Amino acid sequence: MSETSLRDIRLQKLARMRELGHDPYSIEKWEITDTAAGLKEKFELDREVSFAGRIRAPRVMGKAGFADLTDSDEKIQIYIRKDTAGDLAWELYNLVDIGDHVGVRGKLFVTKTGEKSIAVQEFVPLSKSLEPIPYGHEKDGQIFSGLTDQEVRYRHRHLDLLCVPESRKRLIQRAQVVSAVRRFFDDIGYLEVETPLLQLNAGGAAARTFSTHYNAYEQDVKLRISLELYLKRLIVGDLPKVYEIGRVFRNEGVSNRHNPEFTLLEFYEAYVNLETMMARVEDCFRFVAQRVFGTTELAGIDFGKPWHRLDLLGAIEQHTGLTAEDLTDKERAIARARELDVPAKAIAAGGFIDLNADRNLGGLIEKLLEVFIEPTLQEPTFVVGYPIETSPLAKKDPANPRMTRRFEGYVMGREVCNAFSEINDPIDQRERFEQQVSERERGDDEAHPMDEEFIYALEGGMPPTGGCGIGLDRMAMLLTGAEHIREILLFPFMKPESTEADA
RNA sequence: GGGCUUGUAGCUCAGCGGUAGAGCAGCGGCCUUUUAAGCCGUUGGUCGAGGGUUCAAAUCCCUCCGGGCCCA
Repeated sequence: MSETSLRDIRLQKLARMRELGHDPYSIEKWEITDTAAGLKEKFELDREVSFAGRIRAPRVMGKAGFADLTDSDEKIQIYIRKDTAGDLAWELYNLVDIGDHVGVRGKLFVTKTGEKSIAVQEFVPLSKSLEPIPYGHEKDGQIFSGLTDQEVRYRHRHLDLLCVPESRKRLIQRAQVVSAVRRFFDDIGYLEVETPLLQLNAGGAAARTFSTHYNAYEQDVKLRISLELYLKRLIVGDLPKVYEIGRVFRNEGVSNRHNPEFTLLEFYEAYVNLETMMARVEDCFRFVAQRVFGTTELAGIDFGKPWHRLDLLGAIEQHTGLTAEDLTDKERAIARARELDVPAKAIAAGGFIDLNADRNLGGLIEKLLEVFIEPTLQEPTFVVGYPIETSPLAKKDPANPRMTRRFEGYVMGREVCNAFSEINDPIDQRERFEQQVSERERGDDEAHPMDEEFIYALEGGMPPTGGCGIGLDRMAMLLTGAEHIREILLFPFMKPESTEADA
């Protein structure tokens, strides 16, 4: 049967319902005395109930029939007889399809086979589903067939939510993760704030931007790539504990861990150092795991325990032999890396390093981190001490001015957070930005732009401050075991489907 | 961006040079305690799009458009 005629048949049924004086789309409300789960839990024979849900698995036999009705998380069986519900209700029952919403009133009873059910006295269609919902067949709690096409699942998420229980559960958990994070920071005295998405000078991260245009001011504007700079301006304004959970936009490719817009948490706290930031991260993961999943042990990781601490340069020396001394100068670092057979070691570690690649010393150090260290960080671990070139907003390490007071957290080999002691010296910050601007002039379109407004704010005096960012999508992926970022985004960005116009 | 793979009925899939198939859904019939209801009958497809090879293309080749996995 073609798509149109399936739809046409349903339209005909809708027309018939209207003839009978029951336009489902005209109904505004239906009393719900119980949820499906509640009906089964607190089952009382012969109790009068009123319930609404979607029709699934209608089974008609002669002048009686069964169907399952599902509410948001459970199903309950209904039983309708022509003689007790009446001719009108019986005809309406025969006009509903899988996926229609209906309201019922009736009495609870148990069938011969022991199924708790509603004996329907009143049956009212509340909405018609014109397009079939691709429910699978369910037996013993297992779904057969159903919706498996991932493209359809992502493009038409309502079908995924209706037809793929694991996906439904995961997406709900993702929402609960965000909610729990918010609760965590509220509970420890942070203020949740909102800062602009539309910015003249998108900064705070190394990323390409999206551009748009503000007509009223004839002004080109960018979508933000981080929350950082505005939040620190609030710290200067003596709001000493602030956080924001917000969407940021990075103009980069799509992968199983990248979507062009994603949800970022950033939190800033005055008068605290990296140790406090680490404790916040540990506490946050522990709180969220416990609150959403009821356990601190997820995916084989115990978030109840403190995370490991690892010095970046020390770890590089351990894996490659390159000392902190070797890594003070790019030429020297490359020469020593050749002597120590670092490219061969990289291949042995399952990675690849091209010593001739165009990058600065900081880039080389981060490459060494990526190849030799990240894959080994299965247990939650903070890697501490990042090179200055790649950390233009982090305080210099007094013990090694080539490095910064910055850490990243890793779990199961993947980065989950990025934190530093924020630069509060406006002179230092200006120099860092100037360095970034020269990188940008050399063609690095991810380098940080100058931001005079931000520096002006720092000149107002910012207290020593710890700051941290956590990608909440990746956090949700980690906690739910999702392998693809699209599994925890309700509406991931999808390429437009081709149309006839393209041909 | 590169490699591999995939797109066939509303859904899940088979067919891989010779008249487009199955299960479920749908439609019609029987059936007043079924539950993947059952039994009988039956409708439904520009085989992702375009081009090519061939007597003949869902099937082989090319291009394009989606999706997935791996790599960058």
